[in-house]
Amino acid sequence: MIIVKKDLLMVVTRFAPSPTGYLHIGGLRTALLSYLWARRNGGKFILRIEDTDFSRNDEAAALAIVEAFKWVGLEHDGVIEYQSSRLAIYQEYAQKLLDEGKAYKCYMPKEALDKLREEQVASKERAKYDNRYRDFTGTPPEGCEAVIRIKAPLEGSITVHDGVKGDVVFNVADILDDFIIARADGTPTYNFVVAVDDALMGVTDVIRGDDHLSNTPKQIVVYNALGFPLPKFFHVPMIHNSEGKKLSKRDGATDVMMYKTMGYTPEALLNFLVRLGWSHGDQEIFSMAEMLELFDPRDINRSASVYNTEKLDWLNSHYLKNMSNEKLCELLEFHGVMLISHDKREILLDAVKERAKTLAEMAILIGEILVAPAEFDEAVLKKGYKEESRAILEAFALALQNASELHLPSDYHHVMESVVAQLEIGFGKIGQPLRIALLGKLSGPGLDSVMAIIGVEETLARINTLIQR
RNA sequence: GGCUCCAUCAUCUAAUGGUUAGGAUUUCAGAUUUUCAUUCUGGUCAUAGGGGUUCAAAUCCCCUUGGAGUCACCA
Repeated sequence: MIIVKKDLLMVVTRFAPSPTGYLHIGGLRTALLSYLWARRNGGKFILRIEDTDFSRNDEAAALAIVEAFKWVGLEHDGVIEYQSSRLAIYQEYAQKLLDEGKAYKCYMPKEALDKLREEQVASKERAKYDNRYRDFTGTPPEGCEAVIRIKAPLEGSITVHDGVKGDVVFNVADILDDFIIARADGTPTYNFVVAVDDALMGVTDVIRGDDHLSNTPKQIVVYNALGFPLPKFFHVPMIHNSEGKKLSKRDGATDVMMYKTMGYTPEALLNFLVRLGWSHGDQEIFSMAEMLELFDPRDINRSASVYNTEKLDWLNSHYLKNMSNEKLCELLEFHGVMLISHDKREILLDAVKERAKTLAEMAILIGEILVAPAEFDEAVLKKGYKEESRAILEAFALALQNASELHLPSDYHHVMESVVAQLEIGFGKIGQPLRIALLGKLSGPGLDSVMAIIGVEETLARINTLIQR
């Protein structure tokens, strides 16, 4: 007898978004978790676009999802599956259920259904279909397009064995009715196609948001009717906004690609997302390799977490700090900064990489160094450009002119030291006015670095501009 | 409203039924820095409430409260 350890079987996961415009940050999280689990097990990760509702179909949306996947580095296996191109398959299975008497045509007009629902709500009953065509054998009424309803169990309970939540029991009488699997126009509905596709595509582990937990019993009804084996379910808790509600478009940046324009790195974003609802001891920093080694959906928390970008910022600056200048240079191009041919690139990036939370911030900092200040703020001058400052700057300028071989920050630092010593003043006396001259503000990178980056001539020019103001 | 889920610092989270309830972010001090940032050191801050079970409960059970999700010919 051969004993196969379950974990060694092929794992197939999927991400199945409906194409509604862009990849949502919450979607990226479930996609990431599905991806990790598939890859960790050497399995497959499928991307399936749930576009059965033609009225809400959006061609560009699928492309947007692919673009976002590409940016963060998630790769799906095989072709992208579009449900809109699989209608014949759904029809076939609906027909199968019809033939086997597990589903039936219902000729109740939509208006009548709506009216029934209204009455039920008015009398505080649960709104549900009344099964009036469940055993209908007569002649169908004229001029009336039928929907197909599945015969759901009338009593008992359905238990979802969930890898995150545990066993969740639903009482059939509370939640089910003979729900529609194909609309009057013949197109199939969500709970039907999800079950059919997951089964047909061999999905073994369904990892998705827990807003789908209450759909699961319906999908189990479909699995059972079709005789498909059930996958494992992992319903991961929602991400909430600071008000504690489900994250929505109104909560600022929910489009994944927005994070690119804001200057976050994929590494930071994925690291941030994987730590929402999951952890591994005290570890905070996870490389993709570590995530792949450690992630297990069985370790996912049961409770929702609040989306808070403070930690994302911290993670992002961490990754920025530890990034090679070459890589930084490459990423900065997206933010309009071209440094490839800049001879002081290393000094510049070293000076700036520890001071920015995002690439966008870094781009601004670089601009402030490379471009002379256009004007000087009066408040800044008042604070840092005192009466004696002009003389000090003149002395420093002179020292610079007399110095030779100025290349490295340390070279400039020596000049500053000598001037400070000569005039018998503190570093601050020269630092503040010089910083204003070079950057137009009172804070910023080390002055020696700034000067080394822009060179002697530009330094002198900027000092002169301030003095001659 | 029905059904379902959830409940540890402000936030993300640790804690075989036995820990001074740990770490990280934020924040606050101090040190470093010509400035700002970084970095380093230190501090403040939590088991929702009430009952049980147990020698022992953040942990198991029940109730309360609070929050969330979902209830379509949307997905």
